[in-house]
Order: sequence, then C-alpha cells, then structure tokens
Amino acid sequence: MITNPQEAWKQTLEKHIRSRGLRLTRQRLLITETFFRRGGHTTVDDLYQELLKTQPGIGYATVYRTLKLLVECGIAESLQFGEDSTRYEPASEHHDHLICTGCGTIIEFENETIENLQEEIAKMFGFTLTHHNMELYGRCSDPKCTKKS
Amino acid sequence: MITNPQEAWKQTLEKHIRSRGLRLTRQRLLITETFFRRGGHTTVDDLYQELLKTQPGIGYATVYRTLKLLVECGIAESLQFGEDSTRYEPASEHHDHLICTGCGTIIEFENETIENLQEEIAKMFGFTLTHHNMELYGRCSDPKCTKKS
DNA sequence: TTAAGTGCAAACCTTTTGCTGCCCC
DNA sequence: GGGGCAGCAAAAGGTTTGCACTTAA
Repeated sequence: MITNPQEAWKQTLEKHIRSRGLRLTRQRLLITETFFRRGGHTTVDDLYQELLKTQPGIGYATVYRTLKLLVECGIAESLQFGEDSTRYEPASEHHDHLICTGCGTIIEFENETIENLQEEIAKMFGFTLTHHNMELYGRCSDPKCTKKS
Repeated sequence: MITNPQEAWKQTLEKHIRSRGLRLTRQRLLITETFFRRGGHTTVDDLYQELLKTQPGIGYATVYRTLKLLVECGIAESLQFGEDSTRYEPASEHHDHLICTGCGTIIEFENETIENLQEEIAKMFGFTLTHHNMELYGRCSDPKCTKKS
C-alpha cells in the first residue's frame, strides 16, 4: 500500500506521540501542517507569522517546542546557515545547500562523490562520521545578483 | 625578504588601521597577540578569560569589536559550528573541519577534489561561488568517544 | 587637541523555561 | 479526572550599542 506523501508525516508524528504518552493537540497538528505546506528552509518566525493568520493566540514557545518535537520524530531537520536564526526543513533524502548571497535563493543538491570522499577523509583520521553540513555560498545567475555591489 | 610569520599579522593590522584612520591601541595589540598565540577555533569567551589574566579590566565588548576588526582585515575568520557561540581562527589557507562530537577535537583538512566538485556543482546551477562551509561530525578513535553513550 | 576607543551597563535577539489554567486521552 | 500542553512572561545566552571618560596620534 502506498502512503499518501502529504499524510506520511501525520502517521510518523502520531506514532511517535503515542509511543511516548504525549498528546496530539490541535496546535501540534496545525503547526506541523503549516510547516509541511510551506516546505523547505523555514524560519521559526516565518512559521509563527503564518500561523498567526489562522490561530491568532498561538505562542512562540509552542512553535519552538513543536519544531523540536518534529526533529525528534525525524520528520524535520534543523539547519544553521551563516545568518543568525535557525531554519527548519522537512526531513528527506540527505542533501546539501547552495545559497545565493544576493537574493537568498536556496538550492538543494546531492553529490555522491563528495559523500564518499568525506567518508574517506574521516576514515583517514580514524573518525566514524555521523553527519555533516556543507553550504556553498555564491551569486546566482540573476542579473541583480551577478552585478557588483 | 621573508616576513616573520609571527609578526605578519601585525603588519596587516597596522596597515589596515592606518588606512582607515583607526588607532593601534594597547588593547587591540594585546587581544590580537593573544588570539594568535592561542591558535585555532577560539571562542570569544575563551579569549576573554585568558585576557583577564593579564588585563583584568578588559571588556567583553572590546574583545568582540577587535575580533570583528580582525575579520575585516582578513587576518581572522569566524566559524559557526553546530553549537551556540561563534569561534574564530587565524586566517590561513582554506580548509574544512572534522569535529568529534564526543571530545570536541577539531581537525582541519583540505581536499582539492571536493573543492573542484563544489565549483562544478555551482557552475551547473549558474552560480559563482564566493565561499563555503563544510563540517564533518563524528566520533574520533579515542575509546571514550567510540563507546556508545 | 580631538576623534577614536575602552569599559560598563543596558539593549537586543533568538531560544528556553516556569507557571497557571486548559484540554486530550 | 489527571497529567501533559498552551500561552504568557520572564529568564537565559550570545552579541551589539549608547554613553562618558580615556588615550593614541
């Protein structure tokens, strides 16, 4: 049976919540739904602002706590780019990021050769890798970004 | 003429300072000296604590302001690992970091093949790269770090 | 002399935590 | 009904800023 991808997170979330004696609240559903609807690289504040539209009373802390929960479930991942605040994205196949410092565009990519080289490097130093970050910063081909500042 | 590497930063710093009408103060010299003596991956607090020993009255803000100055001069670089606070290292040939999440050991490495692949990827998306971050996280070969927690 | 720099404290920002009343199970 | 949760506000870090005094040039 093929799971509806838009609902897949709901099953994982519910399973995780049940197994821990936690509760599936209105807010948790709403936040998670909104998070997945928005898609990648969301700031907590982005998400909070959008949530305010449908749920005026919602608290900043609840958004933080729910995102932390999603990360624990393994259905979201936190990202730390050069800037100040943490971003979150739906968990998926591993990938890295290519970021335009002009317009903020974020492109996801994967490269198996690099991954293999990383493993090789780790082995060379006697490390066992658990995870990694790689962000490439540059200017995209948009004229506004290409021109010198 | 070969420049004494230990003094190289002093020349760059002075040049930058003169060219901008800034001033080479006792504190700036002391902070920069201490920063270079300590070497890589220093936290502002690390540096501040060490400075307190020789300069009890020094202010946190001064350390921050001086490090920012060193980054502007191009003789220091700021690093953002997974943790909370920014680290600084003396600028040098580009390298990436391999970090043990057990004991905090930080290893620097460079890999030209990866760098080339990164350029290739950027080109594929029409980007011109300016810089990048890559951090590999894992467990080093120390038994304390290898064992499961 | 005089403008930049220092030290201090207060402000800022992002994220976390304590608490009280609320609601899912 | 009871314990986990939401909302709020206050706290907690890390970093920046405003201000009056000091100091390099």
